[in-house]
Amino acid sequence: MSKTDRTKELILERTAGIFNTKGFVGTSLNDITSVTGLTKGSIYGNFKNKDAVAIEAFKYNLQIMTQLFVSEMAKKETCREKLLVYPELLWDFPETRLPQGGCPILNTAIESDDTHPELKRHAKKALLRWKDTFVGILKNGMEVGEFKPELNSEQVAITILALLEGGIMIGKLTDSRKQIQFIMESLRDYINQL
Amino acid sequence: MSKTDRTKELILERTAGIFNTKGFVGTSLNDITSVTGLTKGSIYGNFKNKDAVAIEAFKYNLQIMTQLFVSEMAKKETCREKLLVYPELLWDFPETRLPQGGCPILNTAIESDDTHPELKRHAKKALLRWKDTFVGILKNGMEVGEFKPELNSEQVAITILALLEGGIMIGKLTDSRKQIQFIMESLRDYINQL
Amino acid sequence: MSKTDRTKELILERTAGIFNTKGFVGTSLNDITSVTGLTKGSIYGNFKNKDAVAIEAFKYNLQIMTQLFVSEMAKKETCREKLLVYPELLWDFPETRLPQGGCPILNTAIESDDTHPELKRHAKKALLRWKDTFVGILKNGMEVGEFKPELNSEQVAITILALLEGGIMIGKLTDSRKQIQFIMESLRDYINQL
Amino acid sequence: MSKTDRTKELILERTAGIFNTKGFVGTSLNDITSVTGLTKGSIYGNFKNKDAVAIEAFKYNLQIMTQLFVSEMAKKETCREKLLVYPELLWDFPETRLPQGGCPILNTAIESDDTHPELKRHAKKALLRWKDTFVGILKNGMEVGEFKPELNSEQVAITILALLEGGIMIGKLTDSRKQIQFIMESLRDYINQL
DNA sequence: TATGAATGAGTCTTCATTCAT
DNA sequence: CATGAATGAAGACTCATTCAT
Repeated sequence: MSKTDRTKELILERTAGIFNTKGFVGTSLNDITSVTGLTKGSIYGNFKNKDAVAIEAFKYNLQIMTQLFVSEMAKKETCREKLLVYPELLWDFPETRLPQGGCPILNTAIESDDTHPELKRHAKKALLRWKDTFVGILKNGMEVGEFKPELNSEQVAITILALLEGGIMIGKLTDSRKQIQFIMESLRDYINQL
Repeated sequence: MSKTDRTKELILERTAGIFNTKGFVGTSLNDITSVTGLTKGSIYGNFKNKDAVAIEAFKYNLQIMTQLFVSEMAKKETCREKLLVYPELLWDFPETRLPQGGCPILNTAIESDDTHPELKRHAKKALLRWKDTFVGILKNGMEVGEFKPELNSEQVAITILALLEGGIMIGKLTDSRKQIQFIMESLRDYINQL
Repeated sequence: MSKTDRTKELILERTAGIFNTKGFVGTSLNDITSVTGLTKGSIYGNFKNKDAVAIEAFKYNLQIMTQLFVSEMAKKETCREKLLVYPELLWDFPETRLPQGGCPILNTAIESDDTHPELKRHAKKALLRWKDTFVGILKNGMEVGEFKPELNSEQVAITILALLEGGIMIGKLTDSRKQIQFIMESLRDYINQL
Repeated sequence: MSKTDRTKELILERTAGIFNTKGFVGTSLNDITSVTGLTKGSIYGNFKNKDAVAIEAFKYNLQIMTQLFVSEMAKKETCREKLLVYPELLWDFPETRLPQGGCPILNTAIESDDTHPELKRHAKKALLRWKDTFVGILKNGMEVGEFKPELNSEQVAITILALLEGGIMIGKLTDSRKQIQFIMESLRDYINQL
């Protein structure tokens, strides 16, 4: 890993949580320098501008989240079990090892929606890719007879996502385990009757 | 209506959508003055500070949304029909007559979560009140035999909310009717089997 | 006393201490309205502008101080005793019944010196009048044989003033009784050897 | 001297007189930028905030004054002569090479007294240190038999200070050499009879 | 006379970005 | 590649003052 790469990595490592917590507008260059110990010039030496840092930070956060899910799913054998990983993991939210600040897709979606097209594009792409993961699992499960054959996999996938994201939002807002656990219970039931 | 009241109303009317779109940090006093035609001094003559405007703007947006739902529910007779109003209304999102920027609870929740405790408090209160509305309808429906008697009304209520909010987020992010309609279809099914 | 007069009186009564404490620049119209319970319009109905309030407030403070000294001196018979009233009264500074904020001449002198010619003029006039009071007492004392006949009354008067004002400044700055009492002791000795 | 140091020095050099003349509240950032030719951002790059500039400016002014006195005292041999330097130097006030605006301790004391505790602390410390200088000279003079052995050096020191500060205030307020010269004459006499 | 709403210039401070070194 | 000093626009907020009512 070159020096540049290491510096970039350091910056992302340290700032990803801030962006995911305070948002793009709420995170300042001073936040970035003070948490990295670098100077502004150095940040601009490694990234074109704040936008570029934010986008890479989003990807960084996304990867943390994705890795968590992928590695947990890998431990499961059946398709249904793979899906059940999600309500299982979020059961303990916010202790779940999500990136600091929660789901980066949700956060980025809400903030950048009407204000930052480029970030929005990345969030959208990530969401659709996540959806496709679910679609893949569902189709696979249908093929092997795990799930009902008449399922609309697109619909089921996006519904699961809505419950996950809605659940995370409600969990953070209410600071209550009970609420997100109710939702995760519903999600479990939903998955089990597929 | 006094002059103060009219000016306050004007300010909220004109800025509520901006706060709900750009967020608290993203909305500047210049945004507020330029959209109202007033001076900064005048804004501060009517509100203690930007926080106060934001909070009132949140309430303003909330009321628009609440009124929409309440008035539509009032047209329905049965409890199930009242619940079905929600997937119905959001079917046409973003054409639905929600406040500009989408659901203020969702937006405020995500932004103010880790940054603005007072706004968060308001969003949380609004969400829980909304949940209680659902709980009321559900309990009523159980009493009159419309819904299965063994329902956990708290769980069902919060699950409906998660689907709604998750759906709105996904709808906005993907700019796709198809996605939110899938979710609303799932919500309809969910309500119909209660 | 007319209504105008009563309102003016109220304004001065309530704001004199603020001007004498925070200074002219440091005292805002909001300070004035909030302490009087009146509106800005009302202040401007009774005074041409902030300058006019400040000048009248200065006079108000000056009168409080003058009255204190005059009434105490009136109780004394000899000229020396009249002069000794000053170190006596300031012995207990800041408990002395000076206006809130200390000596208005000193405060106004320092602040308005290079910035507010009109206020400066008033402070200067007040100081010179005070000096003349001392000169009068000294001359009188010399005539009746209380004081040494060769005294330069102008010099003695201004020296007493310097010790008084210097003492007040040091007393306030150090928050120490000891310091001002040392100075007042020196002043007493000075007066006693005249 | 680093660039930062030079810029800081420039800022202080140019603004010290303004702070000492217009006071802390009366000196604006625009004053500072226009007299230095720098931008606001640059000021804040070199100082944490306006308070920090004011405090450093106070120290700057203090040092000018201290240096003047110290260097003049160094030219004298006896303790009495050292003390006599003060009425001598102030004899020509305001031509005396005091900082622009007069004595920073006096000015800061009066303004910050009830409004700016940190500045007050600095002024108090400076005054007490000055007093200690006098105490040192006095004790030394008593030891070598220059002054009467029964002197209360603390009292004499603070009395000299009161005459100096009172004199400066009166000199500035009356714009009259005569007044301060009377006071300095009294101070000379006072020192000569010690 | 008094109100209260409005103004516009001002306050201090932070912003993202640049560039010579 | 990194620094550190600088910029200028923008940030939220307060100022003294005015004026229709």
